[in-house]
Amino acid sequence: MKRLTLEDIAREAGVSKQTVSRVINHNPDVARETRTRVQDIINRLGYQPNQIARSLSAKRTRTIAVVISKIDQYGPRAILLELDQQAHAAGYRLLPYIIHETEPSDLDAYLRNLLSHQPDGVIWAISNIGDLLESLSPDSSLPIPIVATDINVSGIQSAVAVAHVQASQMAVAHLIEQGSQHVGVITGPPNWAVSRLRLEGWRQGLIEAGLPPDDHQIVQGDWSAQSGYEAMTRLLSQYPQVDAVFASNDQMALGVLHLLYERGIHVPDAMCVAGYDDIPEAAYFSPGLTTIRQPYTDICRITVQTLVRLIDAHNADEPYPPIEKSLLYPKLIVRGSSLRKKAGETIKLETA
Amino acid sequence: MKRLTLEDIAREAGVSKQTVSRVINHNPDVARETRTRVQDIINRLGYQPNQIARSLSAKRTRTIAVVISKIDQYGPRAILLELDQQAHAAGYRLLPYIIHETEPSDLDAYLRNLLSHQPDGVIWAISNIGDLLESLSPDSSLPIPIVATDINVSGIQSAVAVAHVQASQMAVAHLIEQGSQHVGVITGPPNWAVSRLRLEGWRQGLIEAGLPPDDHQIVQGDWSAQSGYEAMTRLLSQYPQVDAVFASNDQMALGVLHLLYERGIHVPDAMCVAGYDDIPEAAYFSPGLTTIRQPYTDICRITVQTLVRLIDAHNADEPYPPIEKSLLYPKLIVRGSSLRKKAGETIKLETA
DNA sequence: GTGAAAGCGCTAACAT
DNA sequence: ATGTTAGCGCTTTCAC
Repeated sequence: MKRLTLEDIAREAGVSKQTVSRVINHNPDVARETRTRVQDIINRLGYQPNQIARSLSAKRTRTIAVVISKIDQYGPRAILLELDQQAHAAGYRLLPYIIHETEPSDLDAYLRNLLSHQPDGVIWAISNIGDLLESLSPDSSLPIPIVATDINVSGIQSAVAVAHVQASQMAVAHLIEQGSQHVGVITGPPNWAVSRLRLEGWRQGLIEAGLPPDDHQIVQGDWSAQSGYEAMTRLLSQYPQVDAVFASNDQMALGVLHLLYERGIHVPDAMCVAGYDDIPEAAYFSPGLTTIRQPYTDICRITVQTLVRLIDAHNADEPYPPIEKSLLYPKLIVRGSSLRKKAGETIKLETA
Repeated sequence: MKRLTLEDIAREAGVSKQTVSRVINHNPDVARETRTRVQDIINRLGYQPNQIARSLSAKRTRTIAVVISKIDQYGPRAILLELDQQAHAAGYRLLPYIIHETEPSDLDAYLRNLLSHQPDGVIWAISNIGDLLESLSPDSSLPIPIVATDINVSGIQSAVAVAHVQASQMAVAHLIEQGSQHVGVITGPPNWAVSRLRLEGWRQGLIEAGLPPDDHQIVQGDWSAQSGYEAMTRLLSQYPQVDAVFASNDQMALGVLHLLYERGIHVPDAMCVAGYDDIPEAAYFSPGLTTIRQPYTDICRITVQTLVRLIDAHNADEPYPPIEKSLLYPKLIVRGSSLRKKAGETIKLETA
């Protein structure tokens, strides 16, 4: 089965390739009658233009490359899905560059490889190898526009900022408001920017409540449920007074809940637990998990819109328009894992 | 910043474009001395050949299109990740076609669009719209090789088959062996092939044990934890004797656990629960979830290898080699949700 | 071993 | 409104 080309359609319709090309690209300079005749033939034969040839000739691929970490984490996965939908809506395809290992050994070569597929723009949706970006020589700046999702990466602009610090602070304030006095925290790996921000939110939450934070209240995980389980084990031994935990994502919170279940420590009476992300399963943990819901749809919509605007400017040889940064606020979702029974004699420090 | 081309390198090296092309493609017909000189220049300037131009000229893109459902389900996501790694290892890029809605309205147009990007092959990794494939007129068969992952889709060959029926049967047998007499099942949507297979496994498991299955023991979910919660609610009312549940995936099992937690029905004493998939979180449910682990790595490795072999044959204008089908066995992972403390004395009939 | 010419399937710039 | 002429950057004959 030979593939159809522009020429086949042109021959069949008795016009030149150029006219067919105009029909395909909705160029107005085609007679009404010619257009319908050509279009009919295209439909009848099921012709689809070769995108590779089209890209080479037009010098644009209608493709957006996305650099993202493994999608087994909820955050990256939600972002990839949303970006895919938003990009489609804007007429672009996504070209995912999934980073499987922690870091590519040679980021510069990695980016050159990415560019060799001629994407029209790049979305930087990975936060744990941001520092590496500085290894890019400043003069080798990309020949195409690039934006980051919600992450501050040196040298890459971002159209949105998520108030991670405030959101985490809000969660911690809630734990304290429910009567907790000794709030521990389980962080993600420190090379992820979001880890550092959520930790900072915890710190500020404590300070705000007049409870000085201390290092022995902090344990580190790697985002997985298992690491949450192990981290909680460590926390219980190094900080026995702990009566509430803020886990930096929901998976780790799940590991925490499991350990408490095993040890027979009641949640929330003996221990309040909060997570971060509001994965779809969080409502069905036992008990349901108090957590922070992120505005992924907004993040991705704004990011794609911004990038598309930059691409348009790039194609029109205009200077890039300034990027205005939207500040987005996550939402605290309160569920059973932190709601102490009102009837109980639990201590309340303050009320919001 | 202008992009480098073959010509730039050729000029710099004082050779013709073809020689540079030969160096890039590791063509042996280049003098040792010339090769190193050219290669040095390429490295120094950081030249990467334009993949679009290369694809157009060579008539191959080293790209594999993957048709897959939304990756918010664990199965599709695990498959996408594995395929990505395996494809990379084989020197191919993945071009994911994520189906966001349930079904594309016009599958034929969808496939033509996919083909217009000139992938060298297609992996059909979606099982819920398989029936639609039959709408393809038989003569419009694809001009490139296609294989399915583990799903039997009419018209598409698959290199692996997973023993879903036996695995489900094994899980049910285990529940019965733990003292359950009234095993309910929560199925996925019936348009997914795996739903039907797992249901069949449940049926055979009961028959095998001399327990005739009946329709009122069956409730349907949509893979989500919420649907598992709701399905379990229905199951408890329509089949009050139920003392064990086989959920067709782990998320739904989580919903089940949550409902039982709310109602104070003890797991596993009053109710055994088993899931399917062994998502990384399953071990950290409370209690840990008994489930079926699928051999995703093997599935994807074999699938990619098979497709690459077909692509090679296609490029060499040889007939496709016959596909030998591997049968893979999932593994039963037993955890707390089904392990009754003592066999015998505790067989509670109902609590709700 | 190397180079010149042709062409992949399309779009862009200039015809008419 | 339509056709003609050049490429896009590369690989592929086929010379030498």
